[in-house]
Amino acid sequence: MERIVISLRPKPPYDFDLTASYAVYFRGCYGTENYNDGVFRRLLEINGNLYLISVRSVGTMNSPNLEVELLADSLSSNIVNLASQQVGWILGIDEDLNIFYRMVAQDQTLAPIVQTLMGLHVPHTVSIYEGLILAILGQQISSHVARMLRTLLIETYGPSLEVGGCVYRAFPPAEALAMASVSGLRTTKLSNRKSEYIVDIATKVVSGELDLEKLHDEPDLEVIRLLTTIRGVGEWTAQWLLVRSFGRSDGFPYGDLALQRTLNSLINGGNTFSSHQTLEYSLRWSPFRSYVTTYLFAVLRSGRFPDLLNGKSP
DNA sequence: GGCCAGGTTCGCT
DNA sequence: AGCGAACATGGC
Repeated sequence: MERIVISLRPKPPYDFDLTASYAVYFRGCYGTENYNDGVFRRLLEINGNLYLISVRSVGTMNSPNLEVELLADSLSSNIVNLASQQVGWILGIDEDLNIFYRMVAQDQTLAPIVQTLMGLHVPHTVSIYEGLILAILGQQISSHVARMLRTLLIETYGPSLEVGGCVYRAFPPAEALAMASVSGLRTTKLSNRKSEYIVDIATKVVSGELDLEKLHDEPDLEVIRLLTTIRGVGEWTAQWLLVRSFGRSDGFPYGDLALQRTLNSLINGGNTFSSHQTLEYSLRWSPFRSYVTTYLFAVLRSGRFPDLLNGKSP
């Protein structure tokens, strides 16, 4: 095993603990990523080879510095660059929060939230493909069930690497999911429909018919239009990917029930907005609704605002 | 056991 | 356009 340590410098303010916690849903582990004892870990597969990445903070909120350790059978400088670039993307180090903070400083709803969650960056999925599969998997079901399904899928089809007695897994490549077929995915407790969607997408990614990563060059509206032509992808999924996989500033999954609930209890006295009303209300936060989305979900997941939320927080 | 959960598609008006 | 149903699963 070869080992290399490099340093990454996020744009301040950057709260590593908060951002890494958000990336794993404040529960130690999300999909292939985990964050325990101050170390964020992720197994990456690049060109068929596996790389274990461990990240810890050696800086502060206003002078952030991340120590990134790469571990693999062999490490070229190309790979080191690529892997560290991917980790930086996953942990959202290049986002400039200051413009967003300036915009919401006078916003009665968001100002106190932003205050408490200062330095939370929006984490990203390493690829659009990965984000898309995870999003479809998580459609409609509770976050608890989704967590179980993700784990099962990754343990069944994700390549693994054992380091120091621990088994790490990378995300299942499209080849593996295409090969798995609908009947294979059904054994990981996915519904028939979701299995179809996923096999369909994986197959087209493998054949080259669907080039998801190419969509990075398209403007928001075009991304939405193209994504929603994919079977299994509706507006919610497309908006969600704008936030989580494309790193755009203005995605807003207004159809999301949890997002609506959170917003309702914050601004609407617990009354319910329709998804259309939610969308209308959100326009005041354009073009930074990806941040709003992230901060609202952080409110929901972190349990830091029990007094702000009427309902139960999952 | 029934109801619901971080949606989408399909088939109706 | 807009509405209701089916879809499958685990947790309460």
